[in-house]
Parts: sequence; structure tokens; C-alpha cells
Amino acid sequence: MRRPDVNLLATDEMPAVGTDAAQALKLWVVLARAHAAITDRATADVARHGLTLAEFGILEALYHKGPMLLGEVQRRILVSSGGITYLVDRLVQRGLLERRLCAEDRRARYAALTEAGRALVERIFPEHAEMIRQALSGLSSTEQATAIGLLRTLGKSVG
Amino acid sequence: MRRPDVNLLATDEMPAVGTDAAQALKLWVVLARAHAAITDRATADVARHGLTLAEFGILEALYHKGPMLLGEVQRRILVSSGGITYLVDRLVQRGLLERRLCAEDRRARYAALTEAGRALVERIFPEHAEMIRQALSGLSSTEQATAIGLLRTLGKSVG
DNA sequence: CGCAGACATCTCAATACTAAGATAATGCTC
DNA sequence: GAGCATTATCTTAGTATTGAGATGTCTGCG
Repeated sequence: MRRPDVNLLATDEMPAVGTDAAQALKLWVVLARAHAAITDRATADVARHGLTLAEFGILEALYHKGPMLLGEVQRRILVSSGGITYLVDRLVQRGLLERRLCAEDRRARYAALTEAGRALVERIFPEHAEMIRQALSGLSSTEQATAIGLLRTLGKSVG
Repeated sequence: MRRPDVNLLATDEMPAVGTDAAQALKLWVVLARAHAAITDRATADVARHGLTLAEFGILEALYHKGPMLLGEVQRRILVSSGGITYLVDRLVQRGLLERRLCAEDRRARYAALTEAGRALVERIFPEHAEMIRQALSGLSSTEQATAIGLLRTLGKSVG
């Protein structure tokens, strides 16, 4: 058992690769490792409440933004179109979410929290936020700000 | 269709969360987004050769490090114990890898590249490295060095 | 020596997704 | 206003991966 996630490249001694490519590969490796480590912790945390990270992401988004079209939610949590249907189905079955018609576009559907869903988020979100804070506390506030800037730039330039 | 990966939190206006937790959450979000963006590209790149990112990671590790025990490979590419068996099985079936007995420990097995496996890595790795270099080129060399340092610290302190 | 526990790998069932295509509604453009 | 490309969601089948437990092996201790 143990650990989901991405591949990892040998960090040293890579013949036939320029030094700039080697640096980029190393960045990709440490990024993937950090992501995997945090994902592990966050996954375990929300699993205590029977939720996937993706499911938690949906609940949290709806809590902070209010009802959203399925497509908006999909783009926000980064799943496929089939995936959002599947995830919302499950949350609806558990009584945490409901689908609502969209008056302006009859193809579209809103997802909205039920009372139970709202109550769940209010109960677990603060703990989860605290867990994340704790997990990332190896970086000072200044360092975190720097990292946010760099990763934001990176994310935009890759996409 | 479109896009694998993690959850994402509403970045602004989160009641009942301290500013330090809010910053940590934002870092988690941009990290996850950057990771998802790069993963998308890298996955598409290796898929051209019929490989998963995890499969590619195994081939690449063995190429640069030589034969490794399955457990070592598992820790390196971050999959479950069942996962490494499954992945190695598939690569063996395709003739890219072979299992070898370990003289010192009869429970353990080495994974080693076959000639075909070595040839494949030599053919596709340089392109892949170049693709990663290009994908991360939105950050200057100096910025990349900074990011590597921060993410390495982060990864260690989380785990 | 002989056994208890820790390990390394494998097996197997369950699951959270993805990809491709179906359905239906929208909105341009002529 | 009729068609055609586009968009929003859903359906279905397939898959990569996990997690729990089984098996065989090693190691240290009494």
C-alpha cells in the first residue's frame, strides 16, 4: 500500500540533456513531490468525513461562491465533464447537494448546497484549513508569498 | 471531457479562517493548479508513445539508476505496493522490462530495462525533457532555482 | 534452534475517475 | 427563420490505481 501520484525523474547525472532542461526537470520533480505530500495529508483529512478531495472541493466552492453551473464547477476543480456528473450525482444521493434548473439556458444546471451540505462544510472546513496551514508551515509567511507568486506565474505560462 | 486532478478552494473572502491559513490555502491552490497544468502536458507527451506518466517514470528511473528493487522504484514514483506490481507487469508484457531475482533476499525482485526498454527511453527521453523545459520556461533560471529551493523545503517539512 | 514479528511482493475486489460519443438546447449567419 | 457549428450535460464502457489481505522470506531473541 501507500501513496498516489506522479512520476519522478532521476535528479542527477542525466546525459544528453542541457543544464536548463535539467533544472526544469528538477523543478518538476520537487513540485510533484510537494504536491503528492500535501495531497496525501489533505486526502486523509477529508476521508475522515467520507469525502474525496474532489468532492470536498465541490462543496467548498459552492459554499464560498454560492450556486454555480456545473461547467463552472468542473473548470474550478479540474475534472472531466463525465467526472462532474458522477461527483455531483454522488453528493446529491447523500443529500449534500441539489441540481437546479437554469432559467436562461435549458441545457445547463446549477449545483447548490442543501442545508445538510452547508452544515457539513461549516463543520469541517475550518479544521481542514488549519490542517493545511500546519502542513505548509515549513515555509515562512514571506516564503509562502514568494512561492505563490512563482507558482501563479508558472501555472499561467504553462496552461 | 478534459483535465484530471485536485480540488480547488475559493481564493478570496473566506470567513472564519485566519490570514495565515488563507495564505496557506492559496499556496495549496496555485501549487495544485501548476501541478495539474504540467501533468496535463507531460501526460499527453508520453501518451504519444503509449505510456502512462507512472510507466514513463519507472523506465526513466531504471535508465538513470540501473536495476532497482521493486520497493525502491515504488517509493520513487509514489504508487501503492499493488500499483508497482501492476505497472511492472504491464511493462514486462510489452518487453520493456524484466524481473530479476535478488541473490541476497529471496523475497525481493529487481526490475531492469531490457534492450528494447533502454532503446525506447533513449528515443523519447530527450524530447520529453525538452517539452518540460519549454513548459516551465515562463520562469527564468533564477526563479526556477528559487522555486526549487522553496518546494524542496516544503516537500520535506510536509512529509 | 524455533518462533514472533517485520518485510517484499503479489492477488483481488472495489473505485474514482477518463474518453468518446449521445442528446439536447443555443445562437450565429445567410 | 432554417440550418450548422457550438455548448452543456449525461451516458457508457474502459482503466489506472488503491487498499486489504495472502504468501513467502528474513531477522533477532529467548
